[in-house]
Amino acid sequence: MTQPFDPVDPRVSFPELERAILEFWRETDVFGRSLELRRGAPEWIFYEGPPTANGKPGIHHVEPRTFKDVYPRFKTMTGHLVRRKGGWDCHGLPVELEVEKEIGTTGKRDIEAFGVAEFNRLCRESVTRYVDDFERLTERIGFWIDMSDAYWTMSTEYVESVWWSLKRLHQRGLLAEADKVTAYCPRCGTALSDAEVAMGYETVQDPSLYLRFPIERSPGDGLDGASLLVWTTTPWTLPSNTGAAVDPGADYVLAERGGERFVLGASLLDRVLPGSRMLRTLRGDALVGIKYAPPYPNVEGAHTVVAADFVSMDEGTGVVHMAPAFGADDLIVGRAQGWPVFKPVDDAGRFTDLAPEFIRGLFVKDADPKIMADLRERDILLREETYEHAYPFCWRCRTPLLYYARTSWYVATTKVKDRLLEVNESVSWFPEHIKHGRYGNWLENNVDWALSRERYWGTPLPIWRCANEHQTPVGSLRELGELAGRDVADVDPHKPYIDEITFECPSCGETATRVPEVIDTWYDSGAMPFAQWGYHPELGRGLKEFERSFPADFISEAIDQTRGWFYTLMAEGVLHFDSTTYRNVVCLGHLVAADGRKMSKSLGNQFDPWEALDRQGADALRWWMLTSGSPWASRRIGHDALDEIVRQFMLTLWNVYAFFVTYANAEGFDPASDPAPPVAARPLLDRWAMSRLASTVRTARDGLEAYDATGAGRAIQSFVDDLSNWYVRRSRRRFWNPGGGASEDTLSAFHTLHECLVALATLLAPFTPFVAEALWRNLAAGRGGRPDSVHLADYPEPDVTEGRLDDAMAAARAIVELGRHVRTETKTRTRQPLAEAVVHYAGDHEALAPLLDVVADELNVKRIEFAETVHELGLWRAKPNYRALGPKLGGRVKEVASALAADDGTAAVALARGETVTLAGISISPADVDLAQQVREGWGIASEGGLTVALDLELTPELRQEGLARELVRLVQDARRSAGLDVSDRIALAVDASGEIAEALRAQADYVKGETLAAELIEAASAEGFRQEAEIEGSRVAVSVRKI
RNA sequence: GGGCCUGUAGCUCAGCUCGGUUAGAGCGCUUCCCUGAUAAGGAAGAGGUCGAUGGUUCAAGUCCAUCCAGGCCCA
Repeated sequence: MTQPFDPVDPRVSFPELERAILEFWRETDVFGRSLELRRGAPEWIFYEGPPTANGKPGIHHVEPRTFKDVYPRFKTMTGHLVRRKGGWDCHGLPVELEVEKEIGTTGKRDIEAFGVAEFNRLCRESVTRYVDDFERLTERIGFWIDMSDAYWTMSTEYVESVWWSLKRLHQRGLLAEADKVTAYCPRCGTALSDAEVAMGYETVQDPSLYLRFPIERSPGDGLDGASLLVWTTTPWTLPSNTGAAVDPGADYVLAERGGERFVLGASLLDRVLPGSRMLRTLRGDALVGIKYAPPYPNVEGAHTVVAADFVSMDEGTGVVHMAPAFGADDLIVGRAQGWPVFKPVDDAGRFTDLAPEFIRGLFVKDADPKIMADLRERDILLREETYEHAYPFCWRCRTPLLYYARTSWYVATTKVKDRLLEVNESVSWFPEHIKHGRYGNWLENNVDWALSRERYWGTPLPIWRCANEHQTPVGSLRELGELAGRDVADVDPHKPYIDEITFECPSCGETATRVPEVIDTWYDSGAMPFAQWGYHPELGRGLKEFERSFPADFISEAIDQTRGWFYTLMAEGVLHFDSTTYRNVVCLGHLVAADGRKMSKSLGNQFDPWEALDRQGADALRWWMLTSGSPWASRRIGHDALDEIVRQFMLTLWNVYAFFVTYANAEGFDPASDPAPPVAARPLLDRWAMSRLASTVRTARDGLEAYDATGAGRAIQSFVDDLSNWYVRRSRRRFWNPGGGASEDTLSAFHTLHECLVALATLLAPFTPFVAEALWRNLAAGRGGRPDSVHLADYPEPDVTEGRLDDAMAAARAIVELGRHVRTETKTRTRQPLAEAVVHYAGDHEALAPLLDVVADELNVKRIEFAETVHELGLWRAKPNYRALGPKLGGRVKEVASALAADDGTAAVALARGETVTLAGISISPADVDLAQQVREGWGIASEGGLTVALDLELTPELRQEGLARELVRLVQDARRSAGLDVSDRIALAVDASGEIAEALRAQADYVKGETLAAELIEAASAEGFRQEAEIEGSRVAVSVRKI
């Protein structure tokens, strides 16, 4: 007999299965065909946030890549064309650092000596190398994205597209140089953007110093000879102290302690200078103009007290040390005052010859102790403590950042801040709170984008400048060639080659050379909506592609990208196109190690994605990512959790599938040749399964539409559980027709299970694309004109649900639970048949009645009756139904509650009969109460939630024989399995038993033979076949089975 | 100091949108049961001041306020 389905091994290895599926996808280009299939369909736009290819991909890449896969797959299955162009972020410090590690350089001077051309060549090579790793992992986890057509931010087309955008910004006055204090990494030798700074905060202990600045001359009275009390946490900036700031509107005091007088903020006196005596108060503006003696003499004409609005009265002393070279506020105030910028520190963060001799050549942070010792010695230091705060470090090399006044190129994002906020309103954030929380706040505090980097491997800033400071922005190599008067189309638009091209300044004719900087690599990735197409209006390139695909419907990355890609995308969308760049953004939490700590090499708690892919497989990993915990929160990942998914979910599904295939093959069921009865004509259990399926489809669809893959996935999981542990469990025998010939009932069961499994394959396709494909290939592909891959199928549409049946089945299952409870309590094993169960159920009897056969079978009772004379079962209790009574009665609920509590059962029984009673002067109907029977020990009765189940525990001799026969059957089945027989093998059975068991065997011979597929049954010891012994009810029994 | 998130069983987490009086699941542990899906399934048990306090309400894990702890981000 040909088998309708390929046999399924219940001991599946998912990683192995997945590799076979990958092979199938590759060979038949299923991804390509899934796009082809939707050609002409409405497009749903997805943008790939390019990973930086500067190291091996880790588990933290798998998380967003899973979410970036599930929604596009779903949208494809609901009839959209979802193009997925891959991308790689190629430039930037991360790549440079990777190369620096290889060649052993430690700074810019080394790189210059090594040669920029060779250095950048190595950078390019490094990127290419790691992209290979990313491609392998991407394919293995089933993330469908077109990597053959990926955009590379270092490609000439991409760079030119970025240049086009920068040229426009420059022309519009939105890109310009400015002198500002920026965060600066002395090791990397470059300024960093706000976003980069934000990535590197660490909690550190810094010195907290209270200092004397002696007043030399004051405009007011009586302050001469006193000292300003000043606070700082950066001792190394003191040699550059140029002034002191106070809050002009705040109260200050002149205080005395130990014969010394100090000026400080009034509200800080007790904390900073305990035990002092307040001499008098004065307003801050009275201090303005005071001349003081600085800790280190440096410049002329400064060292004055000025008014400023940023002075805090919450910490410090209310008098703020100002060093314009090293603080943003300081520089602004200093400029207004005309103070010189005194900067005795070089680009590597070392003190220069301008600094006091004893610290020259030292790295600034290393100079702190020497400066403190010096201040102590000279009696300037009043008090020293340590101060714990967050301090920024370079996000790539962990060097502490310094705030430096220097010239950089800025994009004036503050000029479009209002528009950014407006555009953000149109974006749907998942989770929602990011929109006005973390991200919204970030936008509110927008500062200009520090764009330039004094580095090597990046998109060159396309501005040429002549000796007369004329700036010429250049938008393409063609334009550059025209300016230079030669063809430069083949020049690599990177350092150092691009810098070799000069031209005569169009304004003055002097030689214009490119400015030395490259740009922030985050600008590159933020430009991908247009640059991925090489978009360039001047060159007429990529116009259609861009217009077709902007803005995106969907992007997703982890939460760190609020300051990164989510921002740069939106900023560039507004700057260049006055539009949002994306409509929906799924913002994921971070993964942490199983121990709850951050993963790090040093802790050795990193989670290797390849290990999981080899052990549990991609589907398990994906399912964990999509359905475990909350994807918005940080989550712990570990192998235990993945093992559990394999056991609880994957194997459960697989068992149902294997069960179906085993019996379909055994019975020769073929969905094509055995017509399916209409659902409405099927047995109730089947209709229930179909109804559950329908509501699962509804929930899954709604969830995925709302970017809630987690809710959708959990609904599917719960359906799989119901299908396995109720539907199949209850339908098992229907699939097994030893008599031969498929009955209506069997046919219906096969069709129902087949339809559920096929629907599950499609439901699961976006989540666990491998196992879904495996099911589909065997159960559906090519049948009834269905496509050969589940990923070419449509997502299922919800069918009708039968709410009444759902409720009734829930009640039936609750009755079974109660019945089992009774059996456990009364130590009556389930194999022992009982005569009767009596059920009291307040709900829909008509709907429940037809399900009672199932319940009877599950509970192994002969009959189930509804209790009409309910009081026979035990003592009735009625409890208030607060949901019904509360709104009606308000505070009087309590009176009803106590009246019901005091009831001896009389009122409760009346209510149980459906009568209305009056208690505490209030009329109570059955709907106002929850009825339950009080369980009495040993009565074989259990009650919960308005349901009561009682079992008749009396055993007649017949029942006892049946019970023994079942014991015997179980023993034979066990022997069959131990003998390695197939489920459909017929046997010759010999039973060696005596007494009661022998009698039972005789009485139940047909039953035993039927259950065990025994063609012959002899009552004797047999030497033939497989023999197994056991004890039943205290007497020895031996069975022998032999295949015939 | 500010913003956001989280806090429910030993562990991992549902439930909170929309308040209803016996707060659930899985894992782990103990004891049983069932078994022709069997590396499954079921029942029972131990294990909860639902972070704390106050408020609103007939009723608060759920709503409000304050606080505490942890995390992330920002100053």
